[in-house]
Amino acid sequence: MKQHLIEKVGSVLNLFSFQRPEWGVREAAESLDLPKSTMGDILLSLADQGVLSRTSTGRYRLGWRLFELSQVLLEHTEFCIEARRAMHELVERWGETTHLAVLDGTQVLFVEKLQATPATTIILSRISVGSRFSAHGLAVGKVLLAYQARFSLPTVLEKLELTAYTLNTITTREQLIQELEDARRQGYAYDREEVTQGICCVAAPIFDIDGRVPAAISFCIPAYRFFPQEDHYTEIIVRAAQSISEKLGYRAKGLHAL
Amino acid sequence: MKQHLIEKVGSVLNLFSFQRPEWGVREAAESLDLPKSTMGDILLSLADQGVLSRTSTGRYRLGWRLFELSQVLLEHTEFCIEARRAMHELVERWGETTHLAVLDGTQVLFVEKLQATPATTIILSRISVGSRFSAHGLAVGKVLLAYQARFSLPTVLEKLELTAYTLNTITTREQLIQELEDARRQGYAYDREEVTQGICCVAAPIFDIDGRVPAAISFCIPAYRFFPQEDHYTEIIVRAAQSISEKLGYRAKGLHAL
DNA sequence: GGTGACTGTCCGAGCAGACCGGACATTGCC
DNA sequence: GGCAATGTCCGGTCTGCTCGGACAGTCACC
Repeated sequence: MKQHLIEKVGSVLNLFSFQRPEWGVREAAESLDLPKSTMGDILLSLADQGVLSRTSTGRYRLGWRLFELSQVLLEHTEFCIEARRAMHELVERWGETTHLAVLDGTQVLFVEKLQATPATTIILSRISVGSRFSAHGLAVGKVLLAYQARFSLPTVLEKLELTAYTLNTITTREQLIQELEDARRQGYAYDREEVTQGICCVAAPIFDIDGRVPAAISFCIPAYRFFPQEDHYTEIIVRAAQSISEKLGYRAKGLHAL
Repeated sequence: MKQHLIEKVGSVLNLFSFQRPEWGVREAAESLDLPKSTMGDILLSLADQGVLSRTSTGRYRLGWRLFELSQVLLEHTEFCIEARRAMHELVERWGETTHLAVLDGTQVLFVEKLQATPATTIILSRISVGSRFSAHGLAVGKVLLAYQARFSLPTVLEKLELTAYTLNTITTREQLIQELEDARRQGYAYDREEVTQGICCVAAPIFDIDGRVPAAISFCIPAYRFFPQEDHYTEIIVRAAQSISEKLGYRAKGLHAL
């Protein structure tokens, strides 16, 4: 059975974005094409639960309850803690930006981002913690897809929309499947200016104790620096991911040789 | 009008805690005294919205959607960014643990915690980011309460349960009101071993551009180090809070002298 | 300071859809 | 292979959500 109200709550939460963090009853109602009074009820109930908070003018913002819950989530996501540590080392040692990402549905969600110099900040700012991206263009996306359970992959692939961001973006399913197979065989994946001109990434999978791949880490590097040293960066990120996996209790039965 | 279903959703979310991050349908149903099928519907709908995620065994955990939303929340909470910067400086310079906290209802929620040496970690671990505490014992709690809008304070005070954590905990309303008045007059508040034996805190309010107090920062210091240098620590934290407030655009019309 | 436009809140009748007991499918364990 | 336990599906009942409309509070502009 489908709980329509919860579905509505989902759409309401969708409204609150980086671009638009605050909504009034009428705006929200019009935006979702619901009666004002219905929207008022929903917003008020969500505020009662702490999921939203009310400004002094009676408008609504996201509430601290969400922060609280997200902390519970992170606390129990062991790979976060280990990965953060390893990422710190990577950034300190190599001076390049690293990302930690998970797959949620068909989308990649960035969980952590550590960057070295403020110089590259501008270029990369579109990809930021808490943002979602379609998985097909990103290095982390490919890795995460590649290691999904075989049976669930087809349905995910079907739902993916292969939007083109640059001339290099993968746009056909055949090409994507080919890349995923490569990624799985090799144990890493690339993004060669497929999302942003001039930016490349290498990503490697993080294995948990059950051999699943809940997350992936990546280096994100300007193309001119990346292409001459592809293999070098690949090796670093793969080794880092392996070391995280081992800390999580993964015993390297199938670790891929470089 | 009261949306009972949303209220239920709230209780369901309540279930997922640091201690118990994963729930099956039956357990959750029994725990909230609802029919199994009802609980199944709710959990499934929440998972559809990404608020929960399903494990491979059909049990439920919190979902990444919550993380995503919390990032939107943090991104638009200007004081977080400024406060974090200032807190870094404080920890580096003085080597003491600092907290950033907000008031949500009658409770204090810790938003950020920076600590210097791993040595003190153990003692303070109970107070951790994303946790809630009743406001009456904590230094940050007193500050936040003290600067609440005058009209909303009485209702908050009424709902507060003055549980005693140590022998020093404030347990009477008169005493609390007195301390809040002091805090408002002075511009800071103390916790003298009122939550944990051997731990003291000083907190100061962060003002936003409208002169409201959305958050407070504090030093959290072992008693033996705190008592000899109370005034010193007070001055540091008040100054830090002032500097954050100014960065947020607060013009110091009513800044309290030290 | 009065006036008008706008926004959030309250109300109540009506009916969509949530609720829940019970049957069914699955999984894991003796 | 059988038993126990758990998640899922189904459909009739009746709860409680929905939504138009009225009300109150706020702001802006004469």
